Amino acid sequence: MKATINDVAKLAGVSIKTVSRVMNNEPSVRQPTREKVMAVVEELNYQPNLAARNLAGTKSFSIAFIYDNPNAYYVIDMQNGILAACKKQGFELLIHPCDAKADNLLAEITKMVKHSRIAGLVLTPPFSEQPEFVQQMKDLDIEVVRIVSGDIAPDDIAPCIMVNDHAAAQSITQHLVDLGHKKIGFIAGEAEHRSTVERLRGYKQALVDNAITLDESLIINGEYSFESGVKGAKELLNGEEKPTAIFSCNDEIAAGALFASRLMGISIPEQLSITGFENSPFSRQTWPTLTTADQPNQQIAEDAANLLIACSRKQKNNPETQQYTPQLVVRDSTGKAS
Amino acid sequence: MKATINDVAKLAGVSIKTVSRVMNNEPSVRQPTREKVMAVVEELNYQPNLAARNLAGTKSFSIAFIYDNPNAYYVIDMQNGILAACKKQGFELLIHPCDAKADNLLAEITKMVKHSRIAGLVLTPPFSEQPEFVQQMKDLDIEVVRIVSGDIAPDDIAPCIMVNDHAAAQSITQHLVDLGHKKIGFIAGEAEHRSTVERLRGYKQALVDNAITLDESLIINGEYSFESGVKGAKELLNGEEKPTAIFSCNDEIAAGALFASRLMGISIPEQLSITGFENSPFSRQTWPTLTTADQPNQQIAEDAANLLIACSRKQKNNPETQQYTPQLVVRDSTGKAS
DNA sequence: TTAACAAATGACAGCGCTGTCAATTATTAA
DNA sequence: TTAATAATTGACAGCGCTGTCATTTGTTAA
Repeated sequence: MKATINDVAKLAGVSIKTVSRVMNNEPSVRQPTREKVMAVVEELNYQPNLAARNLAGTKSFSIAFIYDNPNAYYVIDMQNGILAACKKQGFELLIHPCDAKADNLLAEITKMVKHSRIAGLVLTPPFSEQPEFVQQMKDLDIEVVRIVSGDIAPDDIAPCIMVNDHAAAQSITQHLVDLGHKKIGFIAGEAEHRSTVERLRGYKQALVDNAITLDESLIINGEYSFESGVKGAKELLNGEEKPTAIFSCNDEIAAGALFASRLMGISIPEQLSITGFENSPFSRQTWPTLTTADQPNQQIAEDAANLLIACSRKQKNNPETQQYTPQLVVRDSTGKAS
Repeated sequence: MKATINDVAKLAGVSIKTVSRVMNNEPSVRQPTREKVMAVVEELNYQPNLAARNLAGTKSFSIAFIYDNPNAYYVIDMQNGILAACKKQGFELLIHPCDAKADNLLAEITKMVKHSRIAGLVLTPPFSEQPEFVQQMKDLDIEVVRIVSGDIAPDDIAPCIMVNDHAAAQSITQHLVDLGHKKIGFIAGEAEHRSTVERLRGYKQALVDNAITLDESLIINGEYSFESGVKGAKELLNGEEKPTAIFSCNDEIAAGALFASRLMGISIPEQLSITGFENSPFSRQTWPTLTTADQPNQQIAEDAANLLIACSRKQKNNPETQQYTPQLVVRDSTGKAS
């Protein structure tokens, strides 16, 4: 049932050390030898014992995912993506929910790292957007891969997977403009989130592209929540310059805006168009369903984890940063300007 | 920084084996010796190395959590609870998302178990409600703790943490009756979920208790989703016997019902009361906020994990099954009958 | 062809802990 | 008090793998 390195070595007629070398992709193994070993590995369906590896070696075969995010859908998607990568690469995943604002955060992470010999960390916002934190992790000799919003890496401390919120926001806005909308409200997420900044930037860019004058009164400061969407939409719809469309910084805000509109007897999309962002299950649970931008979180997470594992193996020293641009998904919440 | 069992042994003036015994709570250690060792353990902040334990021993120090549930909030709560227990007990948690209907499910789990030496499994619905699956796990010699809906254990194959949906549903319904409601609609979740059955049973019980005749036309078959809530509420509100209150089987259904009502120009709670179930963040994101039953998922999960760990250590052979009764949380979606 | 070097492989110890079993100490009964 | 028994404790091997370093094999240049 459970083949050990010894079984493989015997069957392949080499020493266990050579098998070990093959399993770790070390360079100094002749090609025929490598193939011979791999054949036996496959035949026996051999998988190195993680506990033994961790105990004997200096390298680590675990990565961790720390999170502090109220958006459960986001967390689950990320986690499933990372898990998929780990499974394929024979890594273990440590899950660590924590409070990003706790002042013993660093001590806590440090302890975890020392205790479990973590090779690396997949960082999502807000952790990924704190340069000091990232630097501290590097100082602890932990590989880090960040998932951040933007189209250029903020620095080269650690590799980034970038989500081009700017371009996505631009194409959502363009979609609204194409439908004839000129007065487009914007309900922002938390201002300290880079995603908020980037999405706003994309929105503004689209207006400029179409020679539409920016009306600052149509931009509402908010946060990434349903309630904020309700509030923001009410504010916009009761304002002087009533918009014919609302760009919401995420699906929850959009759901809130949708709700507020219904409440005010405004029919969607006939009288008002509303867009979301993220394409969470949320966006399919509203009625009408939300036009949004599809952010493939699971895929992004899997990529990040793969990159992290590659870095920890020193297979990539200058990893090319990757970039995702969420794609427009047109559903029922947007229509021609009235 | 990292104390080993050797350091502890030397400082305590005993053999490493004795330290090992203390760390594993083995019985044959004299009390003074145990105390002496524990003192050093605390002083050095010693924590046994998991990899070494797994490698050397026959026992396992890992449990797993498998899930297949679209409700991300639920999954995250469960996971955080289990994680908390693991942390305290020095266990590792393996996370395994999977498809409950996949026909290679058993093979997949079996492989995981063989590969990672799992001591036990925390099972949530739908897994926890499939007796054959539970039995198969026991046959593989894996401890199992189930989280199930009900007030009596379905069998004694494996211990259960019970969630008394029946009593909670009864008290929600009683709350509505107390407000003067007599025509109370019921929007059910999937019929194959035990929670649905139990909640319906509690609803019916409350009606009987208050001598209110059950009107079958007020009971709508649905599923645990927002859309189902919208649909169910419309059906009820367009029906012959228009209810003055709606009991929804969970918060998402309730949110849907709320939405439908607004859509139909029915104001909540003035003209119609609506209740949810679970007290998920969802129930605070609606407007008005939902009266619901607080199901402390995180706590339940932590208990389940603790029980599992105790069982795997054979500290409990006949563990007393535990029970939770979700408590009524009154918010703004319920009011006096009109 | 051979010395001089580089590349490939293997022998062996040991990571930190637990299982086995033997040695020691405490306890009881006679 | 002493033998017999039970309760504690310790010595030691070894879990499955990797790091170190010695050995073997292949390659190059003279």
